Amino acid sequence: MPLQREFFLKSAEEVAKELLGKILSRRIGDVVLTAKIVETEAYYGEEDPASRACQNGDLKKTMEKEAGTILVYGVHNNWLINFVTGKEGKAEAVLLRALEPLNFSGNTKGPGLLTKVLRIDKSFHKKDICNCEELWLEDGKAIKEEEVVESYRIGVKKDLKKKLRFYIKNSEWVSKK
DNA sequence: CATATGATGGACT
DNA sequence: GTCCATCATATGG
Repeated sequence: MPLQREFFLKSAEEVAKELLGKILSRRIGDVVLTAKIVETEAYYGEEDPASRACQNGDLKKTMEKEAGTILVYGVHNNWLINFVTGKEGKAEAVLLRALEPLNFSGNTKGPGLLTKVLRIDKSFHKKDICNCEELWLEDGKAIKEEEVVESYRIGVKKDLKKKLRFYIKNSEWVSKK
Protein backbone atom coordinates (compact mmCIF):
# COMPACT_ATOMS: atom_id res chain seq x y z
CA MET A 1 0.00 0.00 0.00
CA PRO A 2 1.73 3.15 -1.17
CA LEU A 3 1.72 6.23 1.01
CA GLN A 4 -1.21 8.52 0.42
CA ARG A 5 -1.09 12.20 -0.33
CA GLU A 6 -2.20 13.04 3.21
CA PHE A 7 1.19 11.85 4.42
CA PHE A 8 2.90 14.74 2.64
CA LEU A 9 0.33 17.29 3.66
CA LYS A 10 2.19 18.17 6.84
CA SER A 11 5.14 20.49 7.42
CA ALA A 12 8.42 19.53 5.76
CA GLU A 13 9.97 19.03 9.17
CA GLU A 14 7.32 16.56 10.20
CA VAL A 15 7.33 14.66 6.93
CA ALA A 16 11.13 14.46 7.00
CA LYS A 17 11.00 12.83 10.41
CA GLU A 18 8.20 10.44 9.53
CA LEU A 19 9.85 9.45 6.27
CA LEU A 20 12.59 7.70 8.23
CA GLY A 21 12.09 3.94 8.10
CA LYS A 22 9.72 4.15 5.13
CA ILE A 23 10.35 2.04 2.06
CA LEU A 24 11.25 3.57 -1.28
CA SER A 25 10.60 1.38 -4.31
CA ARG A 26 12.03 1.89 -7.76
CA ARG A 27 10.96 -0.13 -10.78
CA ILE A 28 13.54 -0.51 -13.52
CA GLY A 29 11.99 -2.65 -16.22
CA ASP A 30 10.95 -5.91 -14.53
CA VAL A 31 13.11 -5.35 -11.49
CA VAL A 32 11.88 -3.58 -8.37
CA LEU A 33 14.51 -2.18 -6.04
CA THR A 34 13.49 -1.46 -2.45
CA ALA A 35 15.39 0.58 0.10
CA LYS A 36 14.75 1.97 3.55
CA ILE A 37 15.01 5.70 4.08
CA VAL A 38 17.55 6.44 6.79
CA GLU A 39 18.35 10.11 6.35
CA THR A 40 16.36 13.18 5.27
CA GLU A 41 16.45 16.95 5.41
CA ALA A 42 13.66 19.50 5.42
CA TYR A 43 13.83 22.52 3.13
CA TYR A 44 11.83 25.70 3.02
CA GLY A 45 11.89 27.67 -0.19
CA GLU A 46 10.91 31.15 0.86
CA GLU A 47 13.06 32.12 3.80
CA ASP A 48 15.54 29.29 3.63
CA PRO A 49 19.01 30.69 2.80
CA ALA A 50 20.27 27.17 2.13
CA SER A 51 17.90 26.56 -0.71
CA ARG A 52 18.48 27.88 -4.14
CA ALA A 53 14.73 27.98 -4.36
CA CYS A 54 14.73 31.35 -2.68
CA GLN A 55 16.28 32.74 -5.86
CA ASN A 56 15.35 30.20 -8.48
CA GLY A 57 11.91 30.65 -10.02
CA ASP A 58 11.20 27.18 -11.36
CA LEU A 59 12.44 25.34 -8.30
CA LYS A 60 10.45 27.56 -6.01
CA LYS A 61 7.37 27.09 -8.14
CA THR A 62 7.78 23.34 -7.92
CA MET A 63 8.12 23.47 -4.15
CA GLU A 64 4.88 25.36 -4.01
CA LYS A 65 3.09 22.63 -5.91
CA GLU A 66 0.81 19.98 -4.50
CA ALA A 67 2.16 17.72 -1.73
CA GLY A 68 3.66 14.53 -3.09
CA THR A 69 5.20 16.11 -6.17
CA ILE A 70 8.67 14.80 -6.93
CA LEU A 71 11.30 17.50 -7.26
CA VAL A 72 14.64 16.67 -8.84
CA TYR A 73 17.41 19.17 -8.38
CA GLY A 74 20.61 18.98 -10.40
CA VAL A 75 23.84 20.27 -8.92
CA HIS A 76 27.47 19.45 -9.70
CA ASN A 77 27.17 16.16 -11.51
CA ASN A 78 24.48 14.79 -9.28
CA TRP A 79 20.73 14.61 -8.99
CA LEU A 80 19.06 15.22 -5.67
CA ILE A 81 15.52 14.02 -5.13
CA ASN A 82 12.96 15.82 -2.99
CA PHE A 83 9.31 15.37 -2.18
CA VAL A 84 7.13 18.44 -2.01
CA THR A 85 5.23 18.73 1.27
CA GLY A 86 2.72 21.04 2.89
CA LYS A 87 -0.16 22.84 1.28
CA GLU A 88 -0.06 24.10 -2.27
CA GLY A 89 1.65 27.49 -2.38
CA LYS A 90 3.74 26.75 0.71
CA ALA A 91 7.22 26.11 -0.79
CA GLU A 92 8.33 23.21 1.37
CA ALA A 93 10.16 20.01 0.48
CA VAL A 94 12.04 17.09 1.98
CA LEU A 95 15.39 15.98 0.60
CA LEU A 96 16.36 12.30 0.59
CA ARG A 97 19.95 12.05 1.77
CA ALA A 98 20.57 8.35 2.34
CA LEU A 99 18.95 4.94 1.92
CA GLU A 100 19.62 1.42 3.15
CA PRO A 101 19.40 -1.08 0.27
CA LEU A 102 17.04 -3.98 1.08
CA ASN A 103 16.96 -6.25 -1.95
CA PHE A 104 20.04 -5.07 -3.80
CA SER A 105 23.48 -3.76 -3.08
CA GLY A 106 24.90 -0.38 -3.87
CA ASN A 107 26.33 2.73 -2.30
CA THR A 108 23.40 4.90 -1.31
CA LYS A 109 25.25 6.85 1.39
CA GLY A 110 24.57 10.29 0.05
CA PRO A 111 21.97 12.31 -1.84
CA GLY A 112 23.85 12.22 -5.13
CA LEU A 113 24.75 8.54 -4.83
CA LEU A 114 21.31 7.20 -4.09
CA THR A 115 19.90 8.82 -7.20
CA LYS A 116 22.72 7.32 -9.25
CA VAL A 117 22.07 3.81 -7.89
CA LEU A 118 18.32 4.12 -8.41
CA ARG A 119 18.79 5.80 -11.77
CA ILE A 120 16.76 8.81 -10.84
CA ASP A 121 17.19 11.83 -13.07
CA LYS A 122 15.40 14.91 -14.30
CA SER A 123 12.77 12.75 -16.01
CA PHE A 124 11.12 12.34 -12.60
CA HIS A 125 10.92 16.07 -12.04
CA LYS A 126 7.38 17.24 -11.28
CA LYS A 127 5.96 13.71 -11.28
CA ASP A 128 3.58 12.57 -8.57
CA ILE A 129 5.03 10.16 -6.00
CA CYS A 130 1.51 8.96 -5.11
CA ASN A 131 0.77 8.07 -8.69
CA CYS A 132 4.00 6.97 -10.32
CA GLU A 133 4.61 3.60 -11.98
CA GLU A 134 8.35 3.65 -11.52
CA LEU A 135 8.88 5.21 -8.11
CA TRP A 136 6.79 5.08 -4.98
CA LEU A 137 6.87 4.97 -1.19
CA GLU A 138 5.48 2.37 1.17
CA ASP A 139 5.02 2.22 4.88
CA GLY A 140 7.80 0.40 6.66
CA LYS A 141 8.52 -0.92 10.08
CA ALA A 142 7.91 1.88 12.55
CA ILE A 143 11.05 3.23 14.12
CA LYS A 144 11.32 4.18 17.74
CA GLU A 145 11.33 7.80 18.74
CA GLU A 146 14.71 7.46 20.42
CA GLU A 147 16.24 6.17 17.20
CA VAL A 148 15.57 9.44 15.41
CA VAL A 149 18.42 11.91 15.65
CA GLU A 150 17.99 15.59 14.89
CA SER A 151 20.90 17.54 13.56
CA TYR A 152 21.92 20.53 11.47
CA ARG A 153 22.04 20.19 7.74
CA ILE A 154 25.12 19.23 5.79
CA GLY A 155 26.95 21.00 2.99
CA VAL A 156 24.84 24.11 3.29
CA LYS A 157 26.40 27.55 3.12
CA LYS A 158 23.98 29.44 5.30
CA ASP A 159 21.76 27.34 7.46
CA LEU A 160 18.75 28.22 9.54
CA LYS A 161 19.08 27.93 13.27
CA LYS A 162 16.70 25.01 13.30
CA LYS A 163 17.69 21.38 13.18
CA LEU A 164 16.28 20.17 9.89
CA ARG A 165 18.27 17.01 9.31
CA PHE A 166 16.91 13.72 10.59
CA TYR A 167 18.54 10.30 10.52
CA ILE A 168 18.28 6.90 12.12
CA LYS A 169 20.66 6.39 14.98
CA ASN A 170 23.30 3.70 14.49
CA SER A 171 22.47 3.21 10.84
CA GLU A 172 25.49 2.18 8.82
CA TRP A 173 24.04 3.95 5.81
CA VAL A 174 23.88 7.50 7.08
CA SER A 175 26.21 9.79 5.19
CA LYS A 176 28.55 11.81 7.33
CA LYS A 177 31.57 14.02 7.24
C1' DC B 1 25.83 32.20 -26.61
C1' DA B 2 28.83 33.12 -22.15
C1' DT B 3 29.39 32.85 -17.59
C1' DA B 4 28.52 32.17 -12.60
C1' DT B 5 26.95 29.02 -9.35
C1' DG B 6 26.58 25.03 -6.07
C1' DA B 7 21.33 21.04 -1.36
C1' DT B 8 28.23 16.78 -3.93
C1' DG B 9 31.64 13.18 -3.65
C1' DG B 10 35.98 11.56 -3.31
C1' DA B 11 40.72 12.07 -2.46
C1' DC B 12 43.84 13.72 0.60
C1' DT B 13 46.08 15.78 5.36
C1' DG C 1 38.74 18.53 8.68
C1' DT C 2 40.22 20.89 3.39
C1' DC C 3 40.56 21.05 -1.64
C1' DC C 4 38.75 20.64 -6.22
C1' DA C 5 36.84 18.34 -10.53
C1' DT C 6 32.77 18.73 -12.97
C1' DC C 7 28.19 19.84 -15.21
C1' DA C 8 23.13 20.90 -15.31
C1' DT C 9 20.81 25.10 -14.44
C1' DA C 10 19.69 30.12 -14.32
C1' DT C 11 20.36 34.33 -16.02
C1' DG C 12 21.93 38.13 -18.97
C1' DG C 13 23.32 39.90 -23.63
